[in-house]
Formats: sequence, structure tokens, C-alpha cells
Amino acid sequence: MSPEEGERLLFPSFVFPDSFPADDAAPVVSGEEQKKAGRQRRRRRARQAAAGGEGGGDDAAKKRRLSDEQAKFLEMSFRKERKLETPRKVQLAAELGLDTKQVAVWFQNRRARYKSKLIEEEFNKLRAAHDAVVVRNCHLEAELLRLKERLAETEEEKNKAMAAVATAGGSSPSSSSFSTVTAMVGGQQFGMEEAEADFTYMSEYAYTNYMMDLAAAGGYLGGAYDQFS
DNA sequence: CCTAATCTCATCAAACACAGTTTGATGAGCTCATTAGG
Repeated sequence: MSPEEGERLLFPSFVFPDSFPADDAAPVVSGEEQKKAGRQRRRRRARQAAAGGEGGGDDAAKKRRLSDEQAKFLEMSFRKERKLETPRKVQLAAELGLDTKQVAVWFQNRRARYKSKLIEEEFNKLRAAHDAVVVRNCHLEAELLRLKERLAETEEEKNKAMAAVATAGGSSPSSSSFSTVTAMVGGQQFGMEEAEADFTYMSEYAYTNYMMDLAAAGGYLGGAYDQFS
């Protein structure tokens, strides 16, 4: 679309909608409806005039359909140039044996229909993009839910572990069947091997480090989330 | 400025092919369309 064309599009009649306040007594009819009714009246009058006039107007009123050749030629011209300069229009009309008016009308209609097709395509693209975003949003929400569940599980295991440490006290079960405390987040595993999981022998320093790892694992949730955005 | 030519937009109706779509044609434009030339 050329800049002038785009600019002209900014000036359809709806830019300045009817601003006259409706008469209180009159039924409330929108400006758009009034316009439409006016058009229909005019058309009816025109039709009646045509029908009531001399009978000789029949053939002239008949719609002349363009031949395939003519349509093809016009189509080719349209691909080259969306608008015709007057000399080109006259030339084209002469070549095709048509009125210049017919050529002009054909181009006007072609432009209008081309534009509405473009709008429709644009609409379909936007709708597809919108649908894709909705689907992705669903996936992200599901993923977020999973991550939250995993975090809750990890928290629970952490609490169990701490409780176990507290109850174990001084007595040292020599062979602990203590379950491994792990957190799988973002494909990384945080935790300790089964053999290392005996908290009885874990120094306070090691324990603190372990807890910090777990906390970091929680912090990684953000990173795991990011990969979907 | 004035005017003629031209544009977009909405709409109609014939044509085509069998109910709905395509397409040629028309009229309005409302703080009365815009643009270009005289």
C-alpha cells in the first residue's frame, strides 16, 4: 500500500461520525443506520426511475461480463500497477475494446477486493499467533504447577530429614537406611548419595552446605521456568 | 478558489451455477471525500 493510499484510508467518513444530537421526540437512530436507510431510498428511486423510463434501456442496464482474455489481461496489469494513470487506462481500454470507465471500475473493484483479502489474511495470521500464545501459556502454567509440586516434595523431604537428624540425637545407628534427599531441578540433581546420607556422621559444616545447596536448588526454579519463556 | 477527475467504501444485482459466491456497476462523500490544474 502506498503512503498516499494509507493516508487516504485515514479519511473515511467514520472518522467524523454524525455529531448532531438526536431530536428528543424523534426515535433514536444511529448515524450509520440513517446513512444506510438514505442509501437504500436512493437506490429504490434509481431502480424505479430505470424501470419506469423508456423500455429501450434494458440492454444498456444489462451487466456486461468481461471475457476471460480481458480479465486475464487486466489481472496482469494489476499485478504490475495497482493504480492506472489516465493515459495507461485509455490505452488499456483501447487494447481490450472496453470503455475507460469499465477499466477504471474494474481497477477500483480489484483494489477494494485485494485490500479486503489482505485484511482477511492479516486477521488469520493474528488469530493463529494468538492461538499459539494461548497454547504456550497453557504449557507454561502446567510446567509451573509441576515445578511447584516438586518444590513442595523437596521441602517435605527436607523437613523429614531435619526431623530425623533431631531424633537421632547422640545414638548412632551404624547402618542407616536413610533415604537420599534429592532435588531434581532444571535437570540437575542436588543431594547426596545413599552412602553419604547418614546424617549421623555429617559435620555441622557439611550439613550447612547441604542446606545451602537445597536452597540454591529452590532458586534454580526461576532458571527452569525461563527456558520456556 | 473552483472544478473535474479520481479515490474509497458500501452496496446492489446480474451472472454463474444451483444456495451462495463472484463480479460489474453505482452513488455518496455531511465541520459536505481528496487531489491537481487552471
